[in-house]
Amino acid sequence: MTGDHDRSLLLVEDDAKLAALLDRLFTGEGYTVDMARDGQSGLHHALTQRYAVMVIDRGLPAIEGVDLVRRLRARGVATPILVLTARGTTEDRVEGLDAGAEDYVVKPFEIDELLARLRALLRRHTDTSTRLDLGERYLDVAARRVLGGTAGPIELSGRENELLQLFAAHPSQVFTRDELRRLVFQDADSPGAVDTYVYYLRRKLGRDVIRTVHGLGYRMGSA
Amino acid sequence: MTGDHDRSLLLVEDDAKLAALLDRLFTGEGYTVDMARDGQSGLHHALTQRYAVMVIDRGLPAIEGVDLVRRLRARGVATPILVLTARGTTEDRVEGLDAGAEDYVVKPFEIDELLARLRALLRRHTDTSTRLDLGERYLDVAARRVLGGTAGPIELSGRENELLQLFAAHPSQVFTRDELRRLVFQDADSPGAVDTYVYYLRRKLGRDVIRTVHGLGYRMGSA
DNA sequence: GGGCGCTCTGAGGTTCCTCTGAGATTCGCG
DNA sequence: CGCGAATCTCAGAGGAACCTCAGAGCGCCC
Repeated sequence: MTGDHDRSLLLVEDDAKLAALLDRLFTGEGYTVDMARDGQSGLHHALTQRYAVMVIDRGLPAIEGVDLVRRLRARGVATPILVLTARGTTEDRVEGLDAGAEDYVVKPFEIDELLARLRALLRRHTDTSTRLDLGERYLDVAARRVLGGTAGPIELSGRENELLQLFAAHPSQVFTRDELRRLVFQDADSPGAVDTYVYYLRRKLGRDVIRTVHGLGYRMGSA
Repeated sequence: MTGDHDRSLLLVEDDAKLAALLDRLFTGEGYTVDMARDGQSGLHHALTQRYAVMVIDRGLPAIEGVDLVRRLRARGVATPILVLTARGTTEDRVEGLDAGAEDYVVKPFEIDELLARLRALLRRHTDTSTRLDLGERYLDVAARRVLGGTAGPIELSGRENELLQLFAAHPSQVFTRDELRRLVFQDADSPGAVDTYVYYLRRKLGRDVIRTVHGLGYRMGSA
């Protein structure tokens, strides 16, 4: 049972030597380290465990690092992410940050700087879990269903799950349709889909799960 | 009349040429830029205005950049800060981040990267940086609602939100109907709209939120 | 191959917001 | 007190934004 600690850290790194070095380094700083050797495995860990912070290498087999970041953000995972990259060109940096990474460090890096950046990331972050609060009920992200109310469990489809996850992870934030389309619906032009899925969620969970902010977008019903 | 915008930015930079360049750059990206030429002035701006983000140079007269960051954090200013530094050594970077800066960029920097880092900073902080004081309660501008009183949250429409935002950002100022019409209502000739929306706000928030200054206009209820 | 569930489209009905305008009320001043 | 001007109150028109839902397209599993 790892990954539910205040200083839990997910390291996604394919290079065995570097992975071992970083593991020792982070452990020595008091982090509880989980390790994944490729993007697929990293994705699985990140979606099923709770971490305080993630450190992800750009050059990964299976799923590329930046792509992994993008996928995690699309599923509402708000955990701060630091990307390790060998490439130091500006386009690479821009791409990583715009994908949703909080920070990046160029290899070869200095140990002190890496640790300082980790501290900076951790200093201001609230974590997410696989169970997200919905007020009366909660969303079990991994099982894709809503539990805990007076009625029985409510099964969600993949899209419904992703959308609700995003809202539940940021309860006070208003999302525009554009943002939701980018984050949840990969297809850039699916104008009505957002509305439809809000409708689906409301039909299943009650009209108040998601509130409309007229002219702006939607936000979570509770809080 | 600056500093109350969603994309308002405070730039603290002593080098005149660099300051002018950055000003143009940020303005071109849609930021509303306030400028300060030294740390003392920067501190004053940062404490009296509200900004979405601050960009601070390390090498400043009067108060050094990192010191400025530390002082702001000590006073509870949570605005995200990006530090520009000529020194690229690890110790410098560590010091800046540990002082409470969210990020730093080493000069000479690439424009695209600087802008990408700004976007990344703003994205992270959009959910906490938009609150205006109303006395007992406060206005969450982004979510368009009033929170914090004894009663539950009060939802506002777009116009109501803009109008109240203007008043709350300038609590002691008296606005004429003409000014309000120009600032809040696009249509140049909508004479009664101002009165109507003042009425709406009063109905939702109590008669005292906005005071009438007979023959002149309106001003905020508190202070 | 056929059935089933999921995703997204598009059209029609509904709600909400904005602003107008007219009557009621209050204010300032002689 | 009395009068004109300023302000308040509120019903409602018009239009934009939104909701609802049937159904087509797609992929998956048996």
